[in-house]
Parts: sequence; structure tokens; C-alpha cells
Amino acid sequence: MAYEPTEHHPAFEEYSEAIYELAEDGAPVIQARISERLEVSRPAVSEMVRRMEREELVNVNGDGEITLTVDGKELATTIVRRHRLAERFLTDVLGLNWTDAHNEAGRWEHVISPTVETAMLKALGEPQTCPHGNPIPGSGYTEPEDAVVLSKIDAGDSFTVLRIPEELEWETGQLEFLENSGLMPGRSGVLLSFAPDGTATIDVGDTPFGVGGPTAERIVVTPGA
Amino acid sequence: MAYEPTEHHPAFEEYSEAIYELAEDGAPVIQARISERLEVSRPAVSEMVRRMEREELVNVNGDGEITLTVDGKELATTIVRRHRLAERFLTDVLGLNWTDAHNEAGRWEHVISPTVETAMLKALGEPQTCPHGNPIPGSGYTEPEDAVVLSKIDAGDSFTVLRIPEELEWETGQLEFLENSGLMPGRSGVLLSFAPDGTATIDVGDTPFGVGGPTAERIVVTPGA
DNA sequence: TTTTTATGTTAAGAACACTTAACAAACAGC
DNA sequence: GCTGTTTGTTAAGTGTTCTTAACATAAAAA
Repeated sequence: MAYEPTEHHPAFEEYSEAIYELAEDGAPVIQARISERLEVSRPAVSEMVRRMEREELVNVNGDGEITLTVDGKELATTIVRRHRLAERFLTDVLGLNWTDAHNEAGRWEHVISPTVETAMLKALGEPQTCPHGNPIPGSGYTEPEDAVVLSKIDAGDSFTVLRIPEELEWETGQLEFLENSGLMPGRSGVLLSFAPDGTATIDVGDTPFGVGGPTAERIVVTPGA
Repeated sequence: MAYEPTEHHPAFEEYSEAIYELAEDGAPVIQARISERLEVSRPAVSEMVRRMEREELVNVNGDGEITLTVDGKELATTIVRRHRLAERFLTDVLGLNWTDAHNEAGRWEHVISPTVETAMLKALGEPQTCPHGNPIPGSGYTEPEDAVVLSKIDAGDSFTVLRIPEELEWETGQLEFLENSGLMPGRSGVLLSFAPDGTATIDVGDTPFGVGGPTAERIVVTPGA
């Protein structure tokens, strides 16, 4: 008992992680985005950002853009690493589905100790990504040079799924849909067609299905089978 | 993110667990004991007990003795079950030592979901006790009828370790000492002698060593090898 | 019997993380 | 140029859990 996830307050971990992942997804890192991602009010974010600035975890530039300091990045990568490692563990060792693993990891990331982290890494054989393909910080993973988003593939061309960015994991039902559809890292498929509204129809083995434009613009793949 | 370990406040889980384990150890369940176990001030306990009474998780009788209600017991057994299951998992699957597993489980117990609980139980083959021999609530474990505390064994007689009660797990260094000494559930040994102050000298395989009177009065064993 | 110890309570206050309401400034669309 | 949206902030307040200080009472020890 007696919590001590790290030396930091739990909320700092959550905010650092959100900031890290927004940047990773290429989204502008401003308070409004954090507010949406964490589902807290804008004033709450405003206050937390001020406190994190005071604790030298973040910097805010003139345009309101938030960046992690060295300390902030260290905290963030620790939490993201534990989150993705936990997801890997929960799916590979305990057999959870993507959705359950994602939710569980969202809590586990705050309670995993360095000892357990090491033990999990070893038990899993030093994985480099989470089940959705996102890199585990510190694992040495490097994205293939030809990585592109699904929407950049030409109709008729084949592709191999690389990763489902964190951003999509937050949309309710999204992970469940993608997992059940078989759209998972490593799987190859063919982009059958594009609708005028950007919806892509793809075939990754079973029945072809459509993914909306915004989703297709985020899923990262490599061209070819 | 967004914590929701159960539907209860985290502190209620901690207090319920402490109350359950104090009763399990045969200690009087009063505020002062909870205060020591959780290392919080007496006023804090006073207030929490009042709140838990209002929420119908506990009852307090005229002598100040605290008992769990049906709801309180359900919450407590859930947390204790998750704690002991986590300990089992951390030692058996991830190879942690007793001390690390105990500390880690103290945090894990608040974040494990029913799904993970089920998966862990299955992965471990429905264990009935934690690594220290304490029963996992709901596992159907029943203590052998001839179970006695170590101090009740006669000098010269052999015994088999059954369990190290939760109370001892809280004394700093105790778990590490017992594990390193080889005094663990299932191990047989011989009680070599008693010192006037109650210290018992025992042999469980390696070098004989002494355990203090209060400790010997708590470790549960069965007579015979 | 007096004194000490153990126990519980009241009171006041603090840290943390959140809320809603109200407002100001910047920006985009028309 | 006005309008509506997006964004950030201030202000006031809430719930949770903790703290110390001070006090009352009951039980144990002297």
C-alpha cells in the first residue's frame, strides 16, 4: 500500500503522457487538445500546465505550444514505455483483447516498478512495439523509411499494416473494430478503392470493409505485401 | 486513463483490506491498529471509519470494534484476492522476490480488473494461496485441522511450514529474511530449541537460525515432516 | 490512588485535482 | 467588418484524504 508509482503525482504522469503522444501523432500540443484527450475541463488543464511548468516538466512558448523539458520527457517516456509494455504483456501473456489491454494498461502504467518492467521485458523477449505497432520508447525501434499513411496508398495497391497511432486508440469502439477486422500490425492487404468522401475499402484477408477518411489518414502502413 | 479500480474510492479499498487482514490475523480490529497498519494519523482513521460506516461498509460496536458489513467484506475479499493473486503471479511468472512482489501487489490490487483476475487465475492453474501461504479468498482453500503456530511445536519435533501471516509481511526486512532463510510454505524443518525469551532455533535445510518469540507465535505450521 | 498510556474525537487547515460560470482575445468565415 | 468559434484564464467552490494540535476518557501501572 502507500502509493508511490514514481516520485511524481499521478496526474503529472497522465498529462506528460498525453503531451508525448500528441506530439508523436503530429497534433499541435496545446491545452485544448490535452483537455479533449484526458476528458477534463480546460481550466483544469490550464492549472496543471502551470504547475508542470513550475515543476520544470514542460515549457510553453508564445503561441501556447507545450513542449516537454528533459525531465518531462523522461517521465513521459517512462509512462508510455510501461503502458505499451503492459499492453504487450496483457495481450501476449494473459490473452486480453486490444480494448481490454488498452484500458488495463492505462491503469498499470502508473503502478509498474522498474523491477517489474525489467522482468516483463525479459519475459516478452525485448519487444519493440505495443500490440498496435507503436514503438516502446527505449527499445531501439526505428520506423521503416517508406512508412506512409493508408490514405496515401493507391487504389489497387497492396500494403502491410505498421501501426495504429495512439490517437485512434481513444475513439470508442475503434480498437475493437480494427482488431475484429484483422487490421493489425504485420498483416498485409489490398486497398480496393476510395470513396469520394475519403473512405477506403480494404481487404486484409476476410471480408473487405471500409475505414473512414480520418482513420485512413492516421493508420501507418508500408507499401507492398 | 481515468481511474476506476472498482466503483469505490481507493482509500476505502485500503481500509477494507486492513480491517479484513487484522481480523484474519486475530488482532483486535480497532482504529489504533488500522492507524498503525496503514501508517496514517488516528484522526484520519477516525474520519474514514465514520465515512465507511455511512457508506455501510463497516459497523462499529460499543467497544469501538470494527466489523465489515456484507458490502465491506465483498470489497475487502476482492482486494485481498487481487493482492494475493498478484503476489503469486509476480513471483511465479515474473520471478520477483517476496519483498518486491509484496510491495508491487500493494499497488496492483487497486488496478486489476475482473478480466485480468480471471486470466491470471487461469494462467496460474487456480492457485489457492499467495506465495506466503495465505489463502486467496474464494479459492476454496481450507486450513489443515492440525495447523498450529511454530511456538507450539516441541523442541526436537519436525514441522512443515504452512503460512506467514499478513501481519509479519509488514515488518521491514521480515519477508526478505524468511525467504532467504528458506522458511517458506511447504518446506519441512526441525525445531531445534527454544531460548528462555521464546526465540526458536530451527533448521529448514541450510544453516540453522533463530526466529524471535513474537515471530514464532505467528508463523503457522503443521506438525510432522 | 495517582499517574501514565492508549485510544478516539474535534477543530482547523492543507494539497491535489477537479468542476462550472464568466470573460477576454485571437481567428476564420461570410 | 461583423460574427461565431476556438482557446486560454480568473474566480469561486467541491470532494477526498491527509496533517497537527488539543482535548477527553478509559484502562493499566505505579
